[in-house]
Amino acid sequence: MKNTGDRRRTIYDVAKAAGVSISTASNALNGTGRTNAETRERVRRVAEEIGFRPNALARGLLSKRSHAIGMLTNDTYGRLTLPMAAGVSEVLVDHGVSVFLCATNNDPRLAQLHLEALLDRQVDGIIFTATRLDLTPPVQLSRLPIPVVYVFAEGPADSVTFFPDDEQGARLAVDHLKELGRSRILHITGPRDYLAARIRAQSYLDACGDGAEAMFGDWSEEWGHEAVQTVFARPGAKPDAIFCGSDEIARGVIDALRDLDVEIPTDVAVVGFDNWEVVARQTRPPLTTIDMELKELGHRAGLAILSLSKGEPAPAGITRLPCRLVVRQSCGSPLQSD
Amino acid sequence: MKNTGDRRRTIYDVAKAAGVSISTASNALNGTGRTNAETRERVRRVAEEIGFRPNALARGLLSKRSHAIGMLTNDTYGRLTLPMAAGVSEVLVDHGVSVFLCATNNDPRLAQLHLEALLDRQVDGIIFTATRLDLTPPVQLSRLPIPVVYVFAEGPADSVTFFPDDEQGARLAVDHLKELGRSRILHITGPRDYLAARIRAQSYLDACGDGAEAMFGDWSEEWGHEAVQTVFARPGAKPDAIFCGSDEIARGVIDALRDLDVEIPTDVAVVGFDNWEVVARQTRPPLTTIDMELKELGHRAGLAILSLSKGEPAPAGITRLPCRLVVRQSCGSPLQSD
DNA sequence: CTGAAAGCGCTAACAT
DNA sequence: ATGTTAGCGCTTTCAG
Repeated sequence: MKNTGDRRRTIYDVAKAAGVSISTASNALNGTGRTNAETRERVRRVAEEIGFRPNALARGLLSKRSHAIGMLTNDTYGRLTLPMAAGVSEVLVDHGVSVFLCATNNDPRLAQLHLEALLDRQVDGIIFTATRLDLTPPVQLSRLPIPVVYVFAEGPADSVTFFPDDEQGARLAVDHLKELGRSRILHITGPRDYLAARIRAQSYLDACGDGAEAMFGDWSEEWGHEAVQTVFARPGAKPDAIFCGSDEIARGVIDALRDLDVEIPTDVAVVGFDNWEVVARQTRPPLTTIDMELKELGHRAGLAILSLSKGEPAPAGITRLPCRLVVRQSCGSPLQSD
Repeated sequence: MKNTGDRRRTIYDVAKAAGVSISTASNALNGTGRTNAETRERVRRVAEEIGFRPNALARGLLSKRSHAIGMLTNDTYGRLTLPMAAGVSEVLVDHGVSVFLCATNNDPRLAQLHLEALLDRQVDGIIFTATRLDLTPPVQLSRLPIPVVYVFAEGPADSVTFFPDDEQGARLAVDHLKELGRSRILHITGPRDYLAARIRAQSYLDACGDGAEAMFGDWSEEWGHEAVQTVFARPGAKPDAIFCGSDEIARGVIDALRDLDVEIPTDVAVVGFDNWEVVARQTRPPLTTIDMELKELGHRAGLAILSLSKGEPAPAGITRLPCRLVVRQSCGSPLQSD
């Protein structure tokens, strides 16, 4: 008695098969109104038997809530976005909310197109993601009739925004190095025009005080390599630890140190930032680094948009989620495995 | 005269503002039926002015086509999925089709949940993606009332399936090496239980004939490193080229070769597989490798599901999309930059 | 060429 | 406790 025909079963089919009216069927299925327990069971059983599934379009049309949200991202490569998106999807699926993925490639036309599509689909909210915190959304997101949550991106003042706590993350790294007895800590990081790079650097400078030095470059291995060569070629005291702004930079640093026959972690300890496993696990020795908890970021963003879409409150302003120290072997001492 | 209130404008508002009936408004907007050119223009202008946007839910309810598709993926990390998904989204957005992203984490319960949600939302089709070709979908995807396209995953016989042409890709690599005059080519690749690894290896063996040797291990740098050490420690002729099953392996290979003071590409040329830029660009020297054209794969999958959802045909069975050789510096000779 | 009316599948008053 | 009915916003016959 399964659904043999091609037509999808509607609540009308359920009602007919159960010998009740359409509204009783609806009530029984949704537990709304007053329904005889016995009737309810029967209806539900019948619905199951004939393979009834409610049409979300019809529901949404009536309730004015589509139980879907849009994720607008300009991250082409997806190294940050996908783990995040998985987190978002993960919390929302249990609430019956689905996620539209819209990759804008940072193209305003595409972004606009996607935004309109989302609005037309009556999404209950939008999560906007970028890869840098100081980039403006490629499209006007304020004054929308639906809530917007920003992740890794800055929205208008007081908008709900999540990002990793770069400051705390950097402090975590520096404190770890200090605890291991390192005192001449160097910081090699990405471009100065990245807000995240600036915040991490400032946090490092605050923690290390006099003699601390932050070297800005770009987010590449090559830069890490080059920076180390520069530092070890010049006269003066050499660092006994290097805190890197990214795992890729750290990898370059580690390679350069090995080229110079500097022992890791004996002579120099190294900490990265990102916990990008494919990099951090493969350095020799494996890299101690800072994890930004991308999935958790996604969870929080998902919950926030869920609240907002129900008219409930969400943490206004910028919420910075704590980072986590992942200890591997590039810092030595407290012998811990991954 | 823009939409000032909070209520969304409906076609009823358009009709009223333009002084026509609802159906005329609909016809004018969609170019259906016979409408006076002047009326049509007026209606369209008015619609624009008051910020009317059609409700996709209502449309879908009526037309029984939601103009949305679902992408079901079990790729957690997203290295393959996101570029693909971007490709899918890219072709479809221009056709007014949006994409639901569903990450299953390879969990059958989650997959089932997502699948039901997609069906409830009346998606016009589903693209299923895995990271290995020989893994079964975590959920029953055949006998669905909507079309399914498989990418990087094998569906039931005759289902529409896309994946990269591993055989051609491997041949591309080997041919390139041969053209450069290399004759003792070694193959270091991933686990034997990956279909892709087996196909690439077989293609290599077919092309290289006697004396060819394929070493299976895992998809890590470490394995590449280890394999090189093994080969160079044993007696006998050494390879003058190494074709690797992945860029990560290639990176390990390159590092190991450098440790052994073997010159690249002079003594040994190296080719990778994946063109995973973060790896391939950062090896020293940068890696010549095989690109699987993930975005194009996404394009094709998107177009296929689009056709199928309209009742039009799509290439049945397995379609293998050609890979592309990306020449960098790890093979030397025909001096080309990236 | 335009308008009135039916109805997509569902829920929520309101009757019964 | 259950059934009847009126829409949600839109497209689409079918009359005028």
